[in-house]
Amino acid sequence: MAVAKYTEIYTVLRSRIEQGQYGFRDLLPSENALAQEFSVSRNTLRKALDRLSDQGYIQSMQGRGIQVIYRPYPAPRFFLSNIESMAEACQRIGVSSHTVLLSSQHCVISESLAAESGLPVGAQALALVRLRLLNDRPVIVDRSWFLTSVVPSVPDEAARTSVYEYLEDVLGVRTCFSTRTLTVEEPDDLDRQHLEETRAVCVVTSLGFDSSGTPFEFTRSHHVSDTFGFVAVARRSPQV
Amino acid sequence: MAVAKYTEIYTVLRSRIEQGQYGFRDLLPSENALAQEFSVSRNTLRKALDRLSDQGYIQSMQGRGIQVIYRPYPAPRFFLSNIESMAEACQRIGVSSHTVLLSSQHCVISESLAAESGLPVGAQALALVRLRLLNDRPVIVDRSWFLTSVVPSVPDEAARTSVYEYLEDVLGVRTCFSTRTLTVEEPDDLDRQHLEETRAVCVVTSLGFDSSGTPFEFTRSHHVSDTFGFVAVARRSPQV
DNA sequence: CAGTGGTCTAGACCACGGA
DNA sequence: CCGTGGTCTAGACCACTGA
Repeated sequence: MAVAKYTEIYTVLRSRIEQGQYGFRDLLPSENALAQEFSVSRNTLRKALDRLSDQGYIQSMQGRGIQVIYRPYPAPRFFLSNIESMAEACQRIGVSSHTVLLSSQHCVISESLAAESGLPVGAQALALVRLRLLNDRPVIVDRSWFLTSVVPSVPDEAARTSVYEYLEDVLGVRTCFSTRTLTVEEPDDLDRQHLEETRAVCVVTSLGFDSSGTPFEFTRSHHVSDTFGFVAVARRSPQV
Repeated sequence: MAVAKYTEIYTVLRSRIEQGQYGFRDLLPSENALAQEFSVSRNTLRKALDRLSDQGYIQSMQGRGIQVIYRPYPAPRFFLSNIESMAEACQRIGVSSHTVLLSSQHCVISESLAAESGLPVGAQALALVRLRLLNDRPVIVDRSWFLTSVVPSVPDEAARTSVYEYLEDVLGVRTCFSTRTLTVEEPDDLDRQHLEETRAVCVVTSLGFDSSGTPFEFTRSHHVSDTFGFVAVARRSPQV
């Protein structure tokens, strides 16, 4: 199976919602009707709905139906619960992006970095520091560490364009899971130097796992605080 | 069915992980083994695993097994993708909490608030402003709006203890879904007055839907930037 | 090759909502 | 009451991993 049926259905329904065919607070057709439309079992259809619900597009209500709760976001937003490269995010948001490679060097994971990141202490790693310009304005400083056991090296050229593409297309490595934290911190020297930001930076950390479950990549992104935001969806867990 | 089987299983497995019975990077028993242990079908067992995966506890790897990726968080963390009351969060994190009711008044949803929140313009609402003290330190200013059509009023006493409890236990209303955004902003007058914070505040907005799908509650929480953080989990979406 | 997780089906029963 | 979504089963086939 090239693409799972439920992924296909998810994509179709999502675009219907984003394009307003099903508007905010409308009810979707019933599960049975949709299952029939897409010629799948209800279980499979429900899997597509689960994903839409996860991402904040719909809310289902027992006995009543499934409601669209998606509203277009007014400002540029990064998704906290989606893994996408900077290039992908910028394309989605509709801004231009440019990357400056500030440094690239081999190092060893220190005890404190290991504690913060979850990468194994003492492991060989490649440390990249990059400055991101969105719409020609410097807004993000990224510090990344890649285990050399998984990522032996990253050519400077790739670091400037898209490390992501290099990992996926050349090395065949893909971050398919990551745990993230978000805090607000005082800018450090590097931030002050490059971001023209003196008040506070928004710090997103991300520990990335590859498909074999190895935590191989840790990134600390320092965002200027005024331009971008993040979105997430929350659900009340069933009683536990 | 009082509690769904998969919820039960989720709870058991989660506590095993949190208590280290299955440690970071360990593999869980296979799905078949777990399904047998809990005497459920593999589908049901997988539903429990889905939830664990959603919340960043495990990562499953085709052909290999299911790996634990949970690490205890060093600092207090709010979950961005879980709905919990301040009281619940503080209990989980292990800090004391106290609420000061700064104001409580009826109002009408303005055009700008409607645009920001998603609540209907012109609707009658109750506006609460509360200051949260965690461990006796003022760290959060909450501005909340509740549609009076759903929440006619909130006694001051309930606003000081737990609006959440009042909504659920007295009115039978429950926020079961919310869409959230997170930004960093300059503190406003109220923040400066109560938070002793001059640099930046972390702003979390939340539009809450009740079980009938009505967006009935909007909250803007201004957090001081140095004490708390947020966690989320991300997965690479299947190709779409 | 055997065992793992990933997908999918057809059908069942339940709880809830609204007419 | 009927139609809705929520849960659950038993079984099937596939793709992938590692020995």
